[in-house]
Amino acid sequence: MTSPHGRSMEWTPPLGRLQGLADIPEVDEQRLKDAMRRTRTVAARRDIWLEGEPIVCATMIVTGWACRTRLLADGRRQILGFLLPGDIVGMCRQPEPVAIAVVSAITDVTLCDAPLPRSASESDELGRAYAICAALDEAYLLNHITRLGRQTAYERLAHLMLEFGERLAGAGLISGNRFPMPLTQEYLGDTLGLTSVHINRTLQQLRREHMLEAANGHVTLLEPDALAAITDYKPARVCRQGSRARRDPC
Amino acid sequence: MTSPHGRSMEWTPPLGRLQGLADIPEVDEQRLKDAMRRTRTVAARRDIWLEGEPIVCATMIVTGWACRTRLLADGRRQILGFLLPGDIVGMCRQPEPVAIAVVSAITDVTLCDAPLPRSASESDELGRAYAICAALDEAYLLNHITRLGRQTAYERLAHLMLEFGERLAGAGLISGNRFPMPLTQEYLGDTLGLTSVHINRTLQQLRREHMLEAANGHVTLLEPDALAAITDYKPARVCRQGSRARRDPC
DNA sequence: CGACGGTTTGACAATCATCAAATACAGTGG
DNA sequence: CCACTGTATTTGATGATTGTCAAACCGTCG
Repeated sequence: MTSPHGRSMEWTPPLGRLQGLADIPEVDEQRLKDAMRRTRTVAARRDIWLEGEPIVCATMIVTGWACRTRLLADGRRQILGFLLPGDIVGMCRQPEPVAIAVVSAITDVTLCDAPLPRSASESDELGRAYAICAALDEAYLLNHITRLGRQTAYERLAHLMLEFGERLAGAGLISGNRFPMPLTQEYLGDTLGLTSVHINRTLQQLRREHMLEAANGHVTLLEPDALAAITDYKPARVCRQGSRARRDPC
Repeated sequence: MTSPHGRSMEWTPPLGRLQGLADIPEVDEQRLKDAMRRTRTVAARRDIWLEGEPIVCATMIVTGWACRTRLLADGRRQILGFLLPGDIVGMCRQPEPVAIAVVSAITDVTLCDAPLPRSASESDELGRAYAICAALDEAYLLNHITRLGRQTAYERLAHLMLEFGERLAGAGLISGNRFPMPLTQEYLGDTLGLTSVHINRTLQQLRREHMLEAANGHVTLLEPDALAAITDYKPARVCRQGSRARRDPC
């Protein structure tokens, strides 16, 4: 299994993702690998953090999908964002931080502590990678707001699929426009502010128009360019220098 | 004009806000005041930053209201969040950051450079205040997502007004549940994913039910507790210790 | 085989959008 | 001081998108 990232014999999505964001030196790469050796597991549909719970350590998703959620008093649920392999939650700088939303596992998830950057110095590439992660997180929140506020059901769904494609590409988890997407239609509804029934009908439309295939927890984007044009999708850019050097992980 | 914050003879909303978040020492207070002496002004409806523009320096809102926006290709607009006095934009840690959304002035706005925290050390209270700002920013984004995804027009509007109340209270800009809110119904629509016509009708309902008054760029919350119950509003908490020591700025 | 979670389908209802016009309001210039 | 202009708010009539409810279908697992 040769990897496009060289150097590392044991390549993993989280590592690949962070290496795509910054030029992680050998030392930090080793620390990341060490951290990923001490993982913990959370079963699908279990909570990882509760709202208001003190955050003890920034955590990295190693495998699986998780999400941040809010639950209204009457049971309505809103998914605020997704956490995919290589994503980091709870990287806070304020004292005694608490979780501002529930974090829960969608699939079985393995987690590890995110190693602290060694210094706050300019040359700390791991710190840079974390900073870029944080900026991308924010960009995806803004994407989400735009979808919910100003797009139709059809646009929302297509836009979200493009975002998944982009993010999973960063972790090397996509091949030939096909990627895993282990969400039920209910999850998609709670993400996009729609009912699962309407998600179903909208998905059918996308399939009918040969824009994508979606089945068995996987999505294939058949017409990514057309979808991007329709939904006004733009890849996230948070740095001057393209931010993610690596673009084609194929 | 006696201030609840003591010490400072020349009290201003941004200063008051940051002092409410952390225990800013004399030195940093002076640096903030110095920075606020070198302000620049942006006229209402003018852009402050364009999307993709390099960010040269973190910026603090001194007076006026601004917002972050996204514009879709066909002219649909989504307001992503608001920037009120004491808020900070562009506090990025990644190298060569670029703006990920347009920032534009709603009213005339005065801005200043946000002084850099003196060190990354633990005891840097200004850095702490910035960190809490950042965490609150994120919390407000999550609020926004929940409104857009899972609340009715009525709930969205009421929830947003409660959030404005909370945020302006932090800057000491509210008295007796009345605060400035210089948004046209079109702005509110573009914020809440609704048309200005529907905003109008929803506002009328809130007035009819004596929940709030809204006119002349000001809002009065008549039944804040009832509104909070209806909309499931919870004040933002990002730290263990209540985060904002100061609660009643009256 | 039956139970279960997820998907699909249909009929109907509600929220919110669209379009168009009237009214109110503030600022400007005569 | 008062028309005049432009922007913002308000109102009405109609329609589209999406929600609700209920049932059928489908695959998987014990």
